[in-house]
Amino acid sequence: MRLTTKGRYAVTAMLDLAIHAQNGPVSLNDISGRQGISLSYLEQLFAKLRRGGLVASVRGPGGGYRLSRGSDEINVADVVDAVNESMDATRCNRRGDCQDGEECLTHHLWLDLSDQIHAFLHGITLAQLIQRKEIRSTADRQDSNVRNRIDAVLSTDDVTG
Amino acid sequence: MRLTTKGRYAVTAMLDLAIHAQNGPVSLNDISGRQGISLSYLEQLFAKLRRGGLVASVRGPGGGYRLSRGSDEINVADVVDAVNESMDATRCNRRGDCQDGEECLTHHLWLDLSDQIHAFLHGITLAQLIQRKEIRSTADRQDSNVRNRIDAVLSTDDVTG
DNA sequence: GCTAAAGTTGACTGAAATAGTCGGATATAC
DNA sequence: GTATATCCGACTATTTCAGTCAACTTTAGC
Repeated sequence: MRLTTKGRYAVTAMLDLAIHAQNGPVSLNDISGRQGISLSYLEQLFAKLRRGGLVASVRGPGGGYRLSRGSDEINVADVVDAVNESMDATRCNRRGDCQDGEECLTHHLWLDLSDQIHAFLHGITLAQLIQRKEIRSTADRQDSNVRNRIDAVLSTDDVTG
Repeated sequence: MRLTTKGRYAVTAMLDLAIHAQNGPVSLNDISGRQGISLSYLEQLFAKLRRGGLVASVRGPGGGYRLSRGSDEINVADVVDAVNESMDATRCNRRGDCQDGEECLTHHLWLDLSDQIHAFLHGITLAQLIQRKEIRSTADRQDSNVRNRIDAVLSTDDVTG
């Protein structure tokens, strides 16, 4: 079992997408700026999210990604699964052949833990997360940070080239 | 967050210890034979379990390890912690400085997940695991496997050297 | 039709952790 | 004193993570 930056970034990015969905597709560049995730790494993650059927892409200028279903139909377990982070706690992927083809002594313990975690993550949708006030305020903070950075750049008499 | 062979082996070995505790100290060699874990690796794990105060050692012939408390006073979270596998799901170790010193968008989600996992593992003691019939039967199978291997060796007119 | 913005893909890499191995030192029951 | 055990530190192959880089395709807007 493994939950690393990969799975956390994927959920964070999907949540950002869900929050900013109202004005058309969201570019990875925007997500990168708001969430502090490198663009190249986001590309990798969204390739998997797209293959997993969670997002749809719009190419070309003004393009980006959209959720392929409503935010109330996508749960956290879906997202973590899509980027190949197995939340399964068993060694044998639930098969029960953990020790010489038979169950190891702790097989059932990890099975129960896996069910516990899965039930938890499966029960939380992106829509529910958006409703939480800590998350709303974090998102507001991130949006205004980005606006400030843009203002700062614009006020420095930016010269291209 | 990470649950790998290290943490699983530690719990398995501790459970083996608890099951075979009635006849004095249990040697790592015995655990290795029953659970299919390499002796050298077990030595590493038990060094940590001893530093964590979960087991006490008896050196010399006939020695081995004992639980340092009753099996009803050791829970699974204790064991996993002792071998340094953090079951914390946040990136920031609960500090809330996951993104530029502030909370990332998903901080509270991972906090909740961590609490969930910890409560689960903390609520299960070794004594409770021993009571489970799947675990008892697995242990019985392992014991008789070892007896069979010993019988096989003895019947081959073993010559030392 | 050109250009720039965006996604798409694959190869590559440094750092860290895992899952061990190996060799020897120390303690102790017999 | 010897065999059995724990102790301890150094070493290593493999894998994964986290991220970079370069090249390519699609398409909106001028």
